[in-house]
Amino acid sequence: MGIGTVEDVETRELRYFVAVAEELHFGRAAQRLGMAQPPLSRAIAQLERRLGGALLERTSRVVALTPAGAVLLREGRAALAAVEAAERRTRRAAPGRAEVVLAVKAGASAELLAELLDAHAAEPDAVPVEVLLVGVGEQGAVLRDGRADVALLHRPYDDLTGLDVEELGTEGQVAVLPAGHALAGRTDVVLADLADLPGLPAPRWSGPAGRPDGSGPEVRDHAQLLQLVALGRTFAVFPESVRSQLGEGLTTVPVLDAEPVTTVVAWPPHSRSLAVAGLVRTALRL
Amino acid sequence: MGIGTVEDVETRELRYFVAVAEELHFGRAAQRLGMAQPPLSRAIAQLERRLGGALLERTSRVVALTPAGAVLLREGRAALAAVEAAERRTRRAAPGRAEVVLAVKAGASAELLAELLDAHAAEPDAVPVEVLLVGVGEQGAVLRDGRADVALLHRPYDDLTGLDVEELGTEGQVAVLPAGHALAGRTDVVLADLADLPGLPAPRWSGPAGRPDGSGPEVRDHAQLLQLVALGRTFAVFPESVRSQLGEGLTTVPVLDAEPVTTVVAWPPHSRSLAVAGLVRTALRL
DNA sequence: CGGTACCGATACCCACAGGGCATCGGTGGG
DNA sequence: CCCACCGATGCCCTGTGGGTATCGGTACCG
Repeated sequence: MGIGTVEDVETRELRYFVAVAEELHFGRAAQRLGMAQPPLSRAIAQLERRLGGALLERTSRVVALTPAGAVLLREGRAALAAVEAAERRTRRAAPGRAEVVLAVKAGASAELLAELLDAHAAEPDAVPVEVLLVGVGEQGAVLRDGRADVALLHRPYDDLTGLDVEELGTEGQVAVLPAGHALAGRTDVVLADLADLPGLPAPRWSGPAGRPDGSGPEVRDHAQLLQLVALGRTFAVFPESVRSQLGEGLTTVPVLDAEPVTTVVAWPPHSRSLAVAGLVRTALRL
Repeated sequence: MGIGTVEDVETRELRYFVAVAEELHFGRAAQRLGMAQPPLSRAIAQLERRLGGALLERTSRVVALTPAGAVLLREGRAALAAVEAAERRTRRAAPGRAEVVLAVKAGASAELLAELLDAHAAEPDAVPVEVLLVGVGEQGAVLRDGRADVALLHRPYDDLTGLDVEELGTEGQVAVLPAGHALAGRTDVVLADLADLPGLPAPRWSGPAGRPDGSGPEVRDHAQLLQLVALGRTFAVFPESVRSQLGEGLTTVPVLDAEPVTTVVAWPPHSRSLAVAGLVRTALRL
């Protein structure tokens, strides 16, 4: 607005800075960026002039972030993510592609998901919905980086920061066990009963951390986990609704002291498109 | 990642596109951007090639957004805001400047604010906090564009989309009236009593809309509004805690059917700096 | 129905910003 | 003390972003 708007920060400069700030080494950063080191040094220097302060402390032996640099690393990453999300969402808006991508943890909320898709398809203004199955913990990422528009996720397990959310329902949790297991006959258990079961180690979630990790086999999503339970290699603690999708050979036992799980529908704060709003409204009516 | 990463979108291109999409006119957009029309046309064409689809429908008489263009307008604005926020926050991180800026509606939550600042100053790791007084409805904007790091705001009045939030407390609302007013002696009132009071029109909030607008004098913030009430020009409906900051000549009467107001502390989702976290923690202990 | 005013696209040209290569200067380790 | 490492500097070049002139299509008006 007006004369003298010094000149704005370009995403290229942000990418350069983030690379250097992550590597803390101009040479390696330049290599990662596919360019030579001198222009990178100059670009950073120019960015520092433009922002009116040092971002990096260089002794010719070591590179470190200044406080301002630490701020720009955090904020710059977020800004770059926003730009990339904009790009992806625009690409996805090409004619002929599904208007809405719904991200769901593979193997979770199967019943709810089916209901939701049916209800949505029955709507008069129904737009095609693409379902994207992701691993546990990737939900937020996929939503934030523009690969999906809406997601079903679960409190308190999934990270909801920066997302807009509506609650769909809360349920208790049950242990999923091989039918023949010693605990399978119990009317209920507590978490302590499940810790260190002989021959039945807790599963370990791959991908971004966040939930308590066991020592057993590594799994990416609920579908994999259920399969491993059926094979007698581990157990699982899932929301009650998992019962509807269990085959032969698996039993469930209520876990009295497990936190209740709330299923929520979430979307990135700007993506208030009509299509997303419609899907959310449908979900809330279930 | 790897070879063939076609080339990324620059913020300059986003600014160009947003200008054209808002003006729906290449000439005016170019003028607004301080450049000539031809390079602008080319830049948009290049952006369309890069994103693999038309963003604008041009007949030589009228320019309109395609669906993809509408998406990019929404998402691009958000991305640009993120970049500008990154820039502002980095500038603010220069040594010697306050580490945390707390945005508060002028005239609101005075007591809570004082308590919070006192409590925070008493902390061992206390960093200087700058208080930014803003008009009603500007809270979110100020947080999102990087001028502030934390804000006190009020549900359900303020828009919390895209912000991370912790609740601080809920209170009922009272009507603030000139002491001599007819209703001032009542033990309680309902909202209907306040509608269309002879000679006492409801105030009108300037700035971004959102709350019910009256026909009376226009005000920017709570402080202005209280002043006008004292002058007998309007009335106000405020959270109970306003009582502590009323001078002579003003009375309060509980409003039975007014929605309770929840005061929350909010911050942008990435700005998880230690300083912000500390302030939030202090607020939660009050 | 022809003229004209308007608007985005095209053609052409220039300047400079961004990138490469060679080298310097400071610093810590052997 | 020398060498290896690393970021900064100097210098050159190319690509692209921007400017001016003009085209081509369309709607409006006399």
